[in-house]
Amino acid sequence: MANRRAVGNPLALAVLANLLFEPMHPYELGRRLKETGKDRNIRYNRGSLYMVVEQLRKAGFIAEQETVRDTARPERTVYALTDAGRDEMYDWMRELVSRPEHEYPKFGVALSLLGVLDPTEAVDLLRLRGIALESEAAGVRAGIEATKKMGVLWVFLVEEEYRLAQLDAEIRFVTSLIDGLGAPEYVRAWQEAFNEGKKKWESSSDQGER
Amino acid sequence: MANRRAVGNPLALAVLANLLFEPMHPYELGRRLKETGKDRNIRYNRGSLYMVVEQLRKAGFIAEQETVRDTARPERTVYALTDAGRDEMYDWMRELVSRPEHEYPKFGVALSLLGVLDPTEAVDLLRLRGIALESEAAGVRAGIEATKKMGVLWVFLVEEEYRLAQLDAEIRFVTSLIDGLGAPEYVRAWQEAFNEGKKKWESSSDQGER
DNA sequence: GGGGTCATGTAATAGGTTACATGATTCT
DNA sequence: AGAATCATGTAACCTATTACATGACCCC
Repeated sequence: MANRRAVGNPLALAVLANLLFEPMHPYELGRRLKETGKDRNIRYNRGSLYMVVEQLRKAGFIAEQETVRDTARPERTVYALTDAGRDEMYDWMRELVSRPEHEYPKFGVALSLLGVLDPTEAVDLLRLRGIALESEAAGVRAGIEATKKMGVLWVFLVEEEYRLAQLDAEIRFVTSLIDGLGAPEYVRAWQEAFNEGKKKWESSSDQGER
Repeated sequence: MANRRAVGNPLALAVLANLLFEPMHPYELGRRLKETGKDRNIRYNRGSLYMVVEQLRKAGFIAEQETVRDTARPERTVYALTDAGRDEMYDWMRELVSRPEHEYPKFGVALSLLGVLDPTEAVDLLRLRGIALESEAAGVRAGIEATKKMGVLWVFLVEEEYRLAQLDAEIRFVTSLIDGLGAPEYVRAWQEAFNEGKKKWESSSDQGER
């Protein structure tokens, strides 16, 4: 019941969306994804592309329309969206927009294991992250401005705005975490807990072989 | 050069961290992950667990310490962290904390293809998302409060605080996006663009064989 | 006209998830 | 005692990524 969708890779959704208005061959699809910068939000590589195209075909969401052989390039197969494909793509979009899905960001992993690091070191590391985040955010901001100047409708930038909102939130979070970890009562508590754990381990490993 | 780390699955990091103070068998590792709620931040399932344990062993980060056969349960192999394993785990943690990594959240995918949806429908869908986000946020908040009451150190909740910060940011973003999409000049612009695309497609598909 | 690099695709490999298997324990 | 559930692991299956292959074009 986890994944009742026949093809689950987001790349497939992009394929369906791009075939909405005109049939295309896979390479062209890939080219457009990169050109329009969608590969910043959708993990893209050619291998996966051919894979999802094949999966979509098997599922009946796209159909081989013709095979062009203009003796220059290798033979290219052009695919067109089927009715089922259009339905699937709308359904999928609706779900993605309306239902938040649980995700597993890497930083969440780090935070959930943060206890293993000495708090003073953690603070240093977090400062580094803060700097990196700032510079990323600046980059995104600049990109948005540049694109806007080219007269692109803001809806086509909405994903960058989202990214920026997330970055800003994370920057604030990191800043406040740095403060929290610096508090001397925490540092002391951590050191005690750590030594506690260590002692336990040492005494218990005495009686095991190794 | 993408993944010079021998074992890349975050679950492996959790395994290393849990073996820091005492050797354990895989099932016990899994039990603790679930018990301490780490499976909210680290994708967990037993199959993957046995997989990463094996990978870690091959990589020399953990070593088989003994095989217990207390005729009750199936034979269990107990693993211990090696020195290389401890080094790897600290190095990995440091990287995760200090270096933001590019991620591909599902909502970003949706946003980058948002243009295919009629803006009035998009607004409805976003309202639904907003509601869902609020209720999730409320849940996380409640969880944090409950755990705090049990006297748990706040560092062990820091990942939930992070999640909350993200949720709040997304809520604000969605709210403002709803406003933006409702603007009548955008709705008009979208309808024109859409009809444009449709016309082009129809006329071009006339001369292709179906 | 030979060395790069586009354009295009296939195949080999590795990674992860689901499904299956099996004995013990506990519940009614 | 039979049913449900816990404890534990293996194996089969999918998915995704990397590596390889090949012909045209382009540039001095």
